[in-house]
Amino acid sequence: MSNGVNLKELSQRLNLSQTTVSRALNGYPEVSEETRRRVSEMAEKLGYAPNSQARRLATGRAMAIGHVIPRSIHEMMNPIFLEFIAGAGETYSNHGYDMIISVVDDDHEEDAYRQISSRKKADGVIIHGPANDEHRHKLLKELKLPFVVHGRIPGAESETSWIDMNNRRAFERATNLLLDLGHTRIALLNGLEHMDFARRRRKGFEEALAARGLAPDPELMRCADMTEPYGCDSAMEMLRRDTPPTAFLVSSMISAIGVARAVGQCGLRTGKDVSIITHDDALSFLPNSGEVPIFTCTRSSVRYAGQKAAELLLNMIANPAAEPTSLHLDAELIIGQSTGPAPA
Amino acid sequence: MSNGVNLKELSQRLNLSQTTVSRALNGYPEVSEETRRRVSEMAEKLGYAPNSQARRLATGRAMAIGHVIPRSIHEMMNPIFLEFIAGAGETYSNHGYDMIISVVDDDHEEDAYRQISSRKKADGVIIHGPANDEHRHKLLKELKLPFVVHGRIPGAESETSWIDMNNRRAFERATNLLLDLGHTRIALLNGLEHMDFARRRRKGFEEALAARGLAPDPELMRCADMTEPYGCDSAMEMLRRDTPPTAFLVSSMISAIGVARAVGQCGLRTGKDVSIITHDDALSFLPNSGEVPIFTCTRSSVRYAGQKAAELLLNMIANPAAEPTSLHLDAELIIGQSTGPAPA
DNA sequence: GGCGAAATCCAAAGCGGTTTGGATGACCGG
DNA sequence: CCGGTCATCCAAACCGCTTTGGATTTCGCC
Repeated sequence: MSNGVNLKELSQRLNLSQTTVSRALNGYPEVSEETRRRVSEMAEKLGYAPNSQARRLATGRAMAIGHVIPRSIHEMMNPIFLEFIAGAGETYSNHGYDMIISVVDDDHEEDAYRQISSRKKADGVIIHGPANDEHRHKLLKELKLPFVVHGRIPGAESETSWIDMNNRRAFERATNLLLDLGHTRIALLNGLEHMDFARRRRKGFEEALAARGLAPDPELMRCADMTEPYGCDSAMEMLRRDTPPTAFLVSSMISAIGVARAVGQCGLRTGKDVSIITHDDALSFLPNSGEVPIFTCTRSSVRYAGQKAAELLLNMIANPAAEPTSLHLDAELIIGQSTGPAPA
Repeated sequence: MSNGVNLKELSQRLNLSQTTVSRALNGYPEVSEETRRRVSEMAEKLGYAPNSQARRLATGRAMAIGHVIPRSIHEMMNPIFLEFIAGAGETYSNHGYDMIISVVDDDHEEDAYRQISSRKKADGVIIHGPANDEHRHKLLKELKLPFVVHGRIPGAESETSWIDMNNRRAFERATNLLLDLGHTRIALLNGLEHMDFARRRRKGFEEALAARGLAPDPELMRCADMTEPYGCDSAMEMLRRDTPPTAFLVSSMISAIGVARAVGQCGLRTGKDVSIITHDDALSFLPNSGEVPIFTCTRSSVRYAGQKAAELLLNMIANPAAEPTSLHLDAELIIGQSTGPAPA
């Protein structure tokens, strides 16, 4: 109950050595069941819990995973990042690991990793939002700091552990759905294309078009931070063209909401006059469920990805010799209210 | 450069004692400038950084702040929480503190705090989302774990340190604005009212009405998690009444976006037929700025609150004897496109 | 009865820092 | 020239745990 007992005191109360008490509590076999019971009871009674710093020092393991987020990335990935964190956090808790998050200036990102390594702050890290010209993995390998990538690093797929959604395929399927509905003027509101995921999505879009002999219209393709106004302003501008798009493929629910707003403001109806498909990360505060979801979407739970990424990383740490492993998740294509046949 | 040097090795390379090296690096006065320089140079050269576990053990300070988030709260406060964290994280980084986040099952929240205390995982914690019948602060006092509340604990305002926005006043002012514009049927889409902030907002709303001799219509008041569909569905249902509201006061941008969607779907125009005021936490992925913001709002940066909360907490830790201090922030009332005179 | 194996338990050495309580030597005024 | 003060630096204790390398006892079995 009352806190503040340490191992020494506890062992004295029990007339046992620290060794035995430690072993009893940590489940080692060389202690009798009777003793183990006595120890557990007394520990419970005195409210003993091992000081984590001391344990970490003694074992040499930090029992913590680091997430470093440069401000810019952070701003960009905001809600998705949180959801991922929530998933990863669950896994960490279940395995007795702590999650430590460092918010750093963009130009101090490398420092942050170096510190984690040299000061032994964490046993591993997760790389968020890999870019097209990614470099963090090289640093981490040099530092011998285990890591898992959320997303993929172009050109380093086989030498790194990662978890990613099949972005290309998701957007290919979404595009095909729109094509099947008769849409030919399809706009793409993508995330920032210096990010790997956005580039893949674009590729999926373009390939689907190409397969039907269509060329993407550069005027109808944008990329930016996935905010609500981005969706609204872009859509508004496009819908006012002489030959407006009849469908939008959007990279995020938030921007899709913006698109829907623009559609409304133009006096058009979503799902009738204009179709929208969005990617849905299954963010908990932006539910897109119900009998018929508001938005037709490609859906992949980023929280789940977080859980899995954490598992991957903890495995790597427990088993350093293992080969890199990866997880490729497929998004579901879910039909909602925001799509319909292209207007005649 | 290469990492892996410890204090002992470093001191041997320098022909100095560990004491002196430690003191040199930590800025103690009893070491000559010449020596300090030599030490710094060698430390830099060998890439020495003190093992944080060892340092923590020796100093008895965890150099970390804990944030425990039960899943339910987490889901509820999602994006706001992240923004707060981002702000706090900046402050922590600047002061050499780590931020550790524990995602726990709702019924393990107390355990989490006890562990932080008994295992000395953090030097302090932040309480998120205080409820009307709050109890966490009692536990923390018992554990002698310094804490700061984001929000206020009813009845414990003077005995705890907190940072809060003036929720009551913000919603009073917002309501007055609507009343001045001639609206009398005003709907309130509040957050969950078992939370302190929501209760205060409701109070502000009701007091403003009462001051003009108006009684709130229970049919036009709701509270729930602040999701987009919540806003849309509630507004849709209300707008279909015989005597629909002409204005909405909404607790979050996300729900306000839902309201706007409903307005559109009913063939009405936001800012003309129906007015909307929302509270705007200044979330980075939901910008509501521009020359004329989309939504008229009461705005208060939750990221800023996070920074300040962290500062408060670090001060408390540095100066344990100090009295509890608090910060009361006022929201700005900003006129955007979503409000106009009540229709005749 | 004696002997090796198995079962228990323990003293002490780390882990890598910080900090206390001097030691050493230089410098200075009387 | 000498005691006293400063300025520097150091050896060793300590933080609280884990873990190595025995020591001791118990026990089965020939």
